[in-house]
Amino acid sequence: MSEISKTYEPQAIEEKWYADWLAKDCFTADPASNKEAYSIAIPPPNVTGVLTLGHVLNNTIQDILARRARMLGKEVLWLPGTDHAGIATQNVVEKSLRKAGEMKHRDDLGREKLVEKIWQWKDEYGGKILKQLRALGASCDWSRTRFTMDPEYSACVQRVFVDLYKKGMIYRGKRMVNWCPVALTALSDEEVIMKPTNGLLYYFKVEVADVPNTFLTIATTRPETIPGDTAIAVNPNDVRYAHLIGKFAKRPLPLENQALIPIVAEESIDIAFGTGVLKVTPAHDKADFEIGQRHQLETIEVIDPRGVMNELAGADLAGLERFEARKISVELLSKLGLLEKQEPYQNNVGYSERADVPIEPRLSEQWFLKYPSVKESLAVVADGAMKFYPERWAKVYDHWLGGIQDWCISRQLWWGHRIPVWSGLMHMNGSDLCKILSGAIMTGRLSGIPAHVIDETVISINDRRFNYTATELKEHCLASPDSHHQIVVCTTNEDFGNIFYTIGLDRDPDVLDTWFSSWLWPFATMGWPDKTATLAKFYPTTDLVTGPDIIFFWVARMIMAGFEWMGEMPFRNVYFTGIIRDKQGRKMSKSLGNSPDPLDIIAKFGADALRFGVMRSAPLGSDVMFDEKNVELGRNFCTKLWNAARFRQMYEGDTEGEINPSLLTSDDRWILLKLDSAIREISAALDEYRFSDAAQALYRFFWSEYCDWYLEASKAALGRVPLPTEAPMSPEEAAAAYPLRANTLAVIDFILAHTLRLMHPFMPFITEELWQSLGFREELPPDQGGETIMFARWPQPFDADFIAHYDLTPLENAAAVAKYDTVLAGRNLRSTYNIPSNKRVRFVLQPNETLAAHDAEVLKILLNAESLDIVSNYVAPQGTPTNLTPLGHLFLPLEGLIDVAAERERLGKEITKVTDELAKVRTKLANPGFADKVPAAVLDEHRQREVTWQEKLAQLEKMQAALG
RNA sequence: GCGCGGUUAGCUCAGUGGUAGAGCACUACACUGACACUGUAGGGGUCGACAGUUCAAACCUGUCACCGCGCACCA
Repeated sequence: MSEISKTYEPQAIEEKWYADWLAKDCFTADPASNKEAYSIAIPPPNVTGVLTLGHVLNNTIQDILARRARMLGKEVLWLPGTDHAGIATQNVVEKSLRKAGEMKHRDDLGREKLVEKIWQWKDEYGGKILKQLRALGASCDWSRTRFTMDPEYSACVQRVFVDLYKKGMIYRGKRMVNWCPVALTALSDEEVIMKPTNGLLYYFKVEVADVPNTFLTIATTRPETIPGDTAIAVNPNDVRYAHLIGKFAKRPLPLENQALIPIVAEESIDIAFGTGVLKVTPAHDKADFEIGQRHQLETIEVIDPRGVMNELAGADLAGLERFEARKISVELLSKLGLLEKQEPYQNNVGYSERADVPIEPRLSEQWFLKYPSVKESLAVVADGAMKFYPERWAKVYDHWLGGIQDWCISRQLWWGHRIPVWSGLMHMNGSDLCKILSGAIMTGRLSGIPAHVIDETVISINDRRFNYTATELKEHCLASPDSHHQIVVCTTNEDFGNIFYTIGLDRDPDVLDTWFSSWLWPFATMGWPDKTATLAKFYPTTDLVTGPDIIFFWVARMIMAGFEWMGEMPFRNVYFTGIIRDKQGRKMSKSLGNSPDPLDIIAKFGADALRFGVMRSAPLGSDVMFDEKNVELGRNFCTKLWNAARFRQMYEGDTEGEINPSLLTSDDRWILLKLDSAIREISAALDEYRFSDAAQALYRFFWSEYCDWYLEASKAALGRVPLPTEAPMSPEEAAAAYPLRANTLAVIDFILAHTLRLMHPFMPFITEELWQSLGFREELPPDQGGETIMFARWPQPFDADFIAHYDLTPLENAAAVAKYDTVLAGRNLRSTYNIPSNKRVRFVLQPNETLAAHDAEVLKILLNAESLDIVSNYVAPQGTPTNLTPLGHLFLPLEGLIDVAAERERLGKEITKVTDELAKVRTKLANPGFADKVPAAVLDEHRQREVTWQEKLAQLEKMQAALG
């Protein structure tokens, strides 16, 4: 036991204990342990990221889960790491390079140099966020920190690509994709955000050829794409236009090429929308592309990848940015006299998630993936083998998974896992071939390989199981001369497996979508594809804690990957956090400046305060309104705990040992029973991921029950400690003066030792500090709290033996409750009569039954009474304020200060209240059918209630009459 | 358009049929020996609206309104 300082200074103890935990290797997971496994793979933050309140929420939850699992005796792996986050990271580094004047455009550096720069940047600044997590107290196994572009991890990504390719699930194709004109890359459907956008709907007419004076009016939001129109579509059931199907109309733009385009029949046209006539631009609209396919329409691309009009858009538009071109094309239509009108119109436009500009649907050659293991992934959630918290996300998951389209996995970026596909003609000798081919996918035609080389070379195709000689390979290729034919080639040499070389052939320039690597996170971080001890012990992971915003991006895909390569779900439970908002309910954002730096908050209030404050206000399933007030509350709670520990330390002696049942007071029994309830409540809440409920229960138990009632009551048993100016008492003297003191200290120690454990997952630092300084570790085995509270056993509800031994019956509980109710009644009197709370006054109790001396002393202390006289035949002066309490009549004699009018008013108020309640319960009882239909217990309870109110009313009326 | 949440005290939220709750904020009193980052007491709600079921509805059912989110989408 060491002395607890007067004030709680979180900064010093936080650093000290984190270092201590590291030194003691507390976070390192041992796969050889025979303890039950508990594991979490951290949602890897962006390697360029810095800690936000979102991370605080997410990682505090994970830390609570991990720390509690350790205390429950489990072997815990919380695996940390970072994500390379392709687009985001490349953007960040490019921006900093431009700022530093090192380049204007990425092409100035070139691919190799830029990627090198990003690596340098990553080495220098990356992973900062992991260091920040330490300030929060995160108990991650840092020895296993992973990065999604670690060589081993990259090998996993490549292996998975090859595997899917071989299964026929990855293919290359020229398709309509979501193109980001800023990032200059294709995006997946999930990276497109639909936003209601205010624009204009333009109505213009086109002339139908060969039908004199016939025009069709078309409504469009994108007139700039008119030069790319290759048809006009109408619904064949539309009587207005059916006769025109098969004829041609004159496309107004570009002016120099007003081509005739066919009028085609399309059932999908909504007759009621606009004019019922649709312009078809197969090159720049997904739906139009499909129409184009059905009618074999020409595809004319008029917008380039940057979103700038090209020559095919015509001289008037070429070189203009797409929105500028929209204005000009409207002017052109107007000049031609073809523009009928334009009206304000709101429609949903797809925006690039990253760049926040409208997506340009664009035809391009990309790699696509047919999602694997969809059936298993649906089933595992549907049948409850994997649980979502809150459960409602299961429906969202189900819905998405039920309607997914192939995933566009290629990105036109430089930072990321490069697609392991080489293509071209091969001209090289056998040994180079062997090197080049390992783990790669070859596309293109194999030819020109000198025969003598081939014959000497053994190449395997379709994994290592099938070894073909090069001759066979040649035959295989010649049998499929299609230039798009694709084969998979691996080396037979195990050493070359999945290591790739880039010499000789043209490698696909694209990289893979970041999520194509993140979806392997739960097992690729554990050494897959090797059958490691870590995987065997810790896969599947137990819990995943993440935001619902990445349920499709990450969660669903991880589940599919888990089934596809591990044959099993990647985690058993998924906890979806809410989104952190400011107190006005707005999302945290840099531009709003409403996003405080968690490290500043930690510096100001301490990590434990931040953790507790956030968790207390983060109910399962709803967003978190962040308010610094909550952190203040957490800080206050820490201070309260600190001071309660100091109070314990005022009294001499270490832990007092076993509690003696024969010396227990009703207060002792009451707080022990409250502790038992708290243990049950907190454990149940944590089992169900109701963190805020657990935090509130902790707060209530410790503050409202332990400090406000028990500690105050315990002062009766503990007595006072001599002031420094007074002569100190010897232990013998103290024991004689306060015979209950030692036992009360034992109860206090019992409560504190349990409370610190219950608090530890939420507030690791302060609980460790107090665990140590109060000496609770001293008699415990090293692995059960003797070294650190981290491994102290999680409190269990009291068992039958314990309850019997200490006679913890609800009856005993009632005795304390009666006492406290009496105190409340007395304090109420005191405040009603404006007695200053520091003024010691005399109370008189006319008791129902004999009151034990100790209980009388407790009452006296809690009432801050000068004296509490127990007088069974007390005759109060007329008008003496009194309250009916469970222990009898409590009087507050005011000796000449009696304010009869005030007392009458107070009683009047009371009587009104009681009369109301009595009327309520009588109405219910008088209700015909109530007595017949209601369960007996409820009926009894109501009758009892009626009697109680009635008695109370009679008493009050008597008291009022006594006032005269 | 389809689906999912939500609507309870000034604020943030508990409360799955039987006497409406917590924290914060507010008011009053008190710097008493663990704690003013405190203690004590108090005020404050026709539980979004309407209808139904029931002896009894914040709670169950239906309809509607408003807020938030997801999916789809008509140019």
